[in-house]
Amino acid sequence: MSKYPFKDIEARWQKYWEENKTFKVSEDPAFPRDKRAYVLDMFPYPSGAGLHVGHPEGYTATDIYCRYLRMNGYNVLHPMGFDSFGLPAENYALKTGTHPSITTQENINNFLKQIKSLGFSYDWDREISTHTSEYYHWTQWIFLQLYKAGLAYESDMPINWCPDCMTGLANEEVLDGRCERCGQQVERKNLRQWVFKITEYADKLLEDLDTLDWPDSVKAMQRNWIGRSEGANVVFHTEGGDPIEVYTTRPDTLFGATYMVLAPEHALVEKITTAGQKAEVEEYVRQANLKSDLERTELAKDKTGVFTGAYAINPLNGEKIPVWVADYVLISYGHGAIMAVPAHDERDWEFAKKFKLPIIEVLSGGNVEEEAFTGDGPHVNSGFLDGLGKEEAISAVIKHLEEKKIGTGAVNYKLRDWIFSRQRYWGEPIPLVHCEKCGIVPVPEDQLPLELPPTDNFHPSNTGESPLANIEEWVNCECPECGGKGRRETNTMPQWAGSCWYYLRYIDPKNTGRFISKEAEDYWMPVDLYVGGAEHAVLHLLYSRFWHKVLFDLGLVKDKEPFQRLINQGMITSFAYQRKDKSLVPTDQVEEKDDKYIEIETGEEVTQVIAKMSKSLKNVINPDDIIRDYGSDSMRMYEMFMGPLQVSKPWQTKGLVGVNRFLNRVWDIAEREITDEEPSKEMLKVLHKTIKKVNDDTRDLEFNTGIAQMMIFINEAYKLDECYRGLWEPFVLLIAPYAPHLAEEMWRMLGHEDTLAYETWPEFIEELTKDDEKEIVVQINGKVRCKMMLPAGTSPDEMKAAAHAQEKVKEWTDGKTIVKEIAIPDKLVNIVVKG
RNA sequence: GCGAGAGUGGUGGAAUUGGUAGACACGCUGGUCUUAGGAACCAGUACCUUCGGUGUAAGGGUUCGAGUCCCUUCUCUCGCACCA
Repeated sequence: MSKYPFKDIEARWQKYWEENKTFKVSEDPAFPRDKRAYVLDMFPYPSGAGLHVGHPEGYTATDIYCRYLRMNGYNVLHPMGFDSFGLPAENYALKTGTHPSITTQENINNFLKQIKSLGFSYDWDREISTHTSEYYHWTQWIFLQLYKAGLAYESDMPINWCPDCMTGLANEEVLDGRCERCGQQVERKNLRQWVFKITEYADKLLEDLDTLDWPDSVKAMQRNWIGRSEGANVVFHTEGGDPIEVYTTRPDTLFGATYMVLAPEHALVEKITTAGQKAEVEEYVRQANLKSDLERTELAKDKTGVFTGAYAINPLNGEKIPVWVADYVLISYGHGAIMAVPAHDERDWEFAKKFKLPIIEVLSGGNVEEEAFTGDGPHVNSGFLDGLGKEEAISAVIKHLEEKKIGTGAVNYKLRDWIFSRQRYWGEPIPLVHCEKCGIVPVPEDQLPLELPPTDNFHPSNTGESPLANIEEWVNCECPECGGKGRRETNTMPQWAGSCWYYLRYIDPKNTGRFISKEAEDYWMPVDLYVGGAEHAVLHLLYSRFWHKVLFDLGLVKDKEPFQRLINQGMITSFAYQRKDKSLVPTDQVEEKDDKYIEIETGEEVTQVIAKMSKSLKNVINPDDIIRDYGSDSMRMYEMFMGPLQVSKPWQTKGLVGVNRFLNRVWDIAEREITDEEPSKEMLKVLHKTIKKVNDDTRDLEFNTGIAQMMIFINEAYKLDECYRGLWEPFVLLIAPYAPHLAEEMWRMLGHEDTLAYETWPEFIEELTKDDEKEIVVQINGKVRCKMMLPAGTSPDEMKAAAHAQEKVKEWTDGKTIVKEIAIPDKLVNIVVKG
């Protein structure tokens, strides 16, 4: 059998769809609300490396779903675009002098070619790129709305600085003390920053998670990141009268506070330190400043600290307790100071043990000499709290604190404000002007977009300012308010800015007068299904939710949440080989011999393991090669056949060959003589079972099992000599979302003139999916002993009777007492015997 | 440590949610056709020595019946991690 001519077929239909704008979509009022769907892919960053096999996975899934919806009478918005601001293009420019706009456009063109070669049904008239001024006009406009709402402020706080990327980072962009993008250790650096008050939205961001159909893991990560806790603020005073405010989730343990700790950066450290302790404290603070975040968290499990010489008074019992400085207290959380209750907090317990500080039990139930007791129990040594449990005591003590005006109930978050400015060139200019007289003045909205000035000097200035600071004619401007001397903001926006609202712009991408029209937004929003990688669980998804909520509060959009349903596609991994010492061997240095994997150089046996695709392991699959050798329909189907969409799974080119073989068989049938004769009853049954299964599985995004059912159908249809129209027309429509090029070609072979993209999805006839006879399992004591064929719907009594007529049953029940008999219609009979 | 999820043949994975474990595919074995095939087609393929028995990470429980429900343990993946 010859290979089917996928090259011709795929090129022809891609051209047809493009020329006929087959998938162009409009806000057609004829579709009722429940027949409109917005299905969105996370748009890619157009990197120089091109598409990897992970991209087509999610894109194919949504494409299949969209094609399915269209054939079921839906009006489907399915757009694609590019997240095209970002550091790699700028770093490349630094190296080569090629302007980022040039490399970016080249990369976009390459991505477009690659994406289009997979035959996705995007409405390309809605394509956007975030780096174009038509787009970032409105990114800047939205920034101004946030600014005018009082949600953006300037700050001089120390921030995370990546020396490699030469820019500040948001807290979310730092992982284990390293830059999320390049892995370089981040440093602390004092820089003027623009910051968004995302913390004002902490509660809304938390609460509304409950309304979303998202994976639990993503919701959990966001909850964890927001990190809401309830407790109390309590004010202590030093003997010298300086107030030290602390936040605690356990105000009930106040009587057990035996010392206090300030973070090394705390403003009071210098003031309260006594002369005798001064040298020691200063040295400790200096050392703490030198340590990276990584060293202060990961490596510093061993507690360190220094006594300030100062004492504070416990406001509840008047006890005098020492004040220490230690870097296990973080300046960025709460007030940067704590009351330490070693008896009931593990960290404080460790510290107290090390520095021989007193441990006073105030809640019984554990042995506080052995370890901190964090459980519940009756309070002791706690004055008016004695006898109360944890929750009651917390309420009681907060009431007491508030009455005495020495503290209040309080809520705290781990979430911190979003550091929004970047000290680089290739991003949206922040549309603000610094005026000597008027202060900070927004660029008037009618002057947007504020275009990124052309330059060939992309070097960041050493002052921590962006390269824009070097472009005199751009930086110096008139103040929009007073006409006096102004200087433009030289920071640019982070890459997240463009992706914060791109899903909105798709709705009305050509609108020059407004970011989107209300009508179009009302027609499509919210996004019904959003598919993308899990790496954006916190960053992109939290930021865009924040922007959307702000736009909602400003009355600019109608929904509180942008993405109703979210699915993370699993990563496509690859096989690699591991030596005994767990080190990995590149794929090209291993050969298979007698079912064993051998490292060629050493002759040692290695084991096959699953690993991420990486250049160093030589196990990267390039989609272009696969499409060239097997066609994009094979590529699409294989990626869906590998396993469930949501889980990670290893690429096996052998598996793809199997899918390609399947499509060749499909083609083989399509080329047979077409007959209008009625197909056999058996074949009709297989067909209708297939329609049912493929319909349900496509609807539920369980593509792997849907494909398996199509294979079952083809295995049967392959045995026939002719191509029965009655079987083939429905089948071609079923496979169309999965292998659209091949399906279009076969549809034409069946004599149809038009694209099948809007044909009616086949319906199954329930009656035809049912078997007349069912195989019934007969069990004795739960073990299968024999099987029998009975008419479907046979009554339990008749089933039991039929079972007893079986030879095997007689053998197994002979001479034994029948205790119980269970019959499940169309399934099984179980006879329980004794003796 | 905390949170989320997962452990099924040689491999990727199925199993209508408590009812025949291993669908479909890869690989492998044998065969057919070929000058040849790393092509195509057909058949077989969980394990064990036969009647039969054993099998879904391990152990226990509920049930006529457990991959599926409950308890205990182990392993792996991902995320967070001195957040007071």
